[in-house]
Amino acid sequence: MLSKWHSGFVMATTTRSAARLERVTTIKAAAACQLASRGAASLSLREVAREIGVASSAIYRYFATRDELLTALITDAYNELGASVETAEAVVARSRMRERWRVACRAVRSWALAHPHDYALLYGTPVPDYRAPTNTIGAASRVTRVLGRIVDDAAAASPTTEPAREPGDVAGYLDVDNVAAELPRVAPDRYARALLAWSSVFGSVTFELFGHFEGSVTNAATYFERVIDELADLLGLGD
Amino acid sequence: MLSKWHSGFVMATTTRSAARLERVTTIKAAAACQLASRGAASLSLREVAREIGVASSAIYRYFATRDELLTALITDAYNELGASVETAEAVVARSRMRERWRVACRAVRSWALAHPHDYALLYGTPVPDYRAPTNTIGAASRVTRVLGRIVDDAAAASPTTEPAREPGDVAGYLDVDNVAAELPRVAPDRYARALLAWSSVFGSVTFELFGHFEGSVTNAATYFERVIDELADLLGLGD
DNA sequence: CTATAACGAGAGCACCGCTCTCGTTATCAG
DNA sequence: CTGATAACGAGAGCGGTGCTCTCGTTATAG
Repeated sequence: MLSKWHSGFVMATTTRSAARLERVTTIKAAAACQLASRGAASLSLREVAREIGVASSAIYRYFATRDELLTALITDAYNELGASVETAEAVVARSRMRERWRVACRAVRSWALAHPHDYALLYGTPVPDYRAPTNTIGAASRVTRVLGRIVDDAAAASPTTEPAREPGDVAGYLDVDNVAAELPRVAPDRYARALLAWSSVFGSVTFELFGHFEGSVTNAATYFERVIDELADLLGLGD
Repeated sequence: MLSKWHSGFVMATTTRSAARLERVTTIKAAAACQLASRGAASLSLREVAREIGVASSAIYRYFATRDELLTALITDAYNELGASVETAEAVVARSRMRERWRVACRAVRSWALAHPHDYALLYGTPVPDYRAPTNTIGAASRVTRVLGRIVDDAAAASPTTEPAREPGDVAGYLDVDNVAAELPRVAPDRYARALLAWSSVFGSVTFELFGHFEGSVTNAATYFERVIDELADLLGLGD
């Protein structure tokens, strides 16, 4: 019985803490099922409780509030998306920058199409007023890190000499330390382009998923290919 | 008393229909106030009724359901945003393409910052599962039309000869008839770029508003200037 | 072995969207 | 002018929600 409640994190040694962990995962699984089928707005603690056969008040032994459960689901979803993008990109030869970019972007879109409600939870309207309690940002940056690595590797492989138009004082509007940590070999005057490409990928996916391409884009998959190639050009990826 | 209930739309001739229109606007005003202050998720019909001093059931004489009220607010918000962008862009000399683009994009961002909950309602997670009942799309396209006009005017002013990279069969993934109606003087192989620029603007605003630039962008206004100039380059606007 | 704390169940509170009934009142046709 | 009709507002009510509190029970730890 080495369960150290006071020091670090919890070890599932005793029967009770083991049961607790199992309960938590059971609750999250039922909640994730509801989330996937009917969206975050209609996720009901009472129905989760009903589904797993406990009183609704019992849920509050594990999640203090509905939003706390939702936050846990958010973290899980970020990790799922991140893992999906990571594994997709990992199989491409490291030197083929444009293909790595394509594959990673496709993985984002594919995951979004496969889990639209989860994607909406991550990149749609924030749940209460504000979230991201430091717990989330680690998981959230996984997919960003993959895209960043590609851009950074590309910069190392073929350093472009001509500066980007109108660089301005990058430190005036970007967190250069933070960005430089992810893109150490990218010239600072290209940071903005990398951020633009990143947000444009998610902007396209969001527009597709939320119906804003209605009446203009008829084949979203092909259009997306066009978009990510355009962005690859902007980023100066090879091929 | 020319009130034609059966033919076209309603004229406020009788005292009753006039009162009805006033009631509708009163309800919408109270609902819009709640929406602006606490967001669409916590808009309550009962509180709207309480606020304007009627029974909650009376609201249902004017809006069959909560989502119907929300849809009305969506349409109003689209029109507000559209009008805001239109008036902002109208004051710029027609020949200054890049400045027109800048001003229009800034108007989008400014409106979003001033009405974050309304913006979230328009470009965040869709309310139920799907909306846009043909009523909305007209209002929604007002801002798109402004941006489209700029791109189209620019294409007419300085027709670029070199084709965009890898145009492919545009008709294979875009509604060319629809897009050509908005961009008649733009070469079809540049449609995708226009769409990309459009969605990137909203992608950037959405990321800023929803907190996804946390840790990378420190001055969103300056960064946005950088983004819209980058997109202006992509679109081949002058200056 | 005993005190403590985690636990589940259940009742309950205040709210929600929405429905239904019922008396009132404006409207319109004859 | 009169009477049928339909819009209207109020109120009660239904089933649902998130969340709180109490109260036995049971596993844990000293």
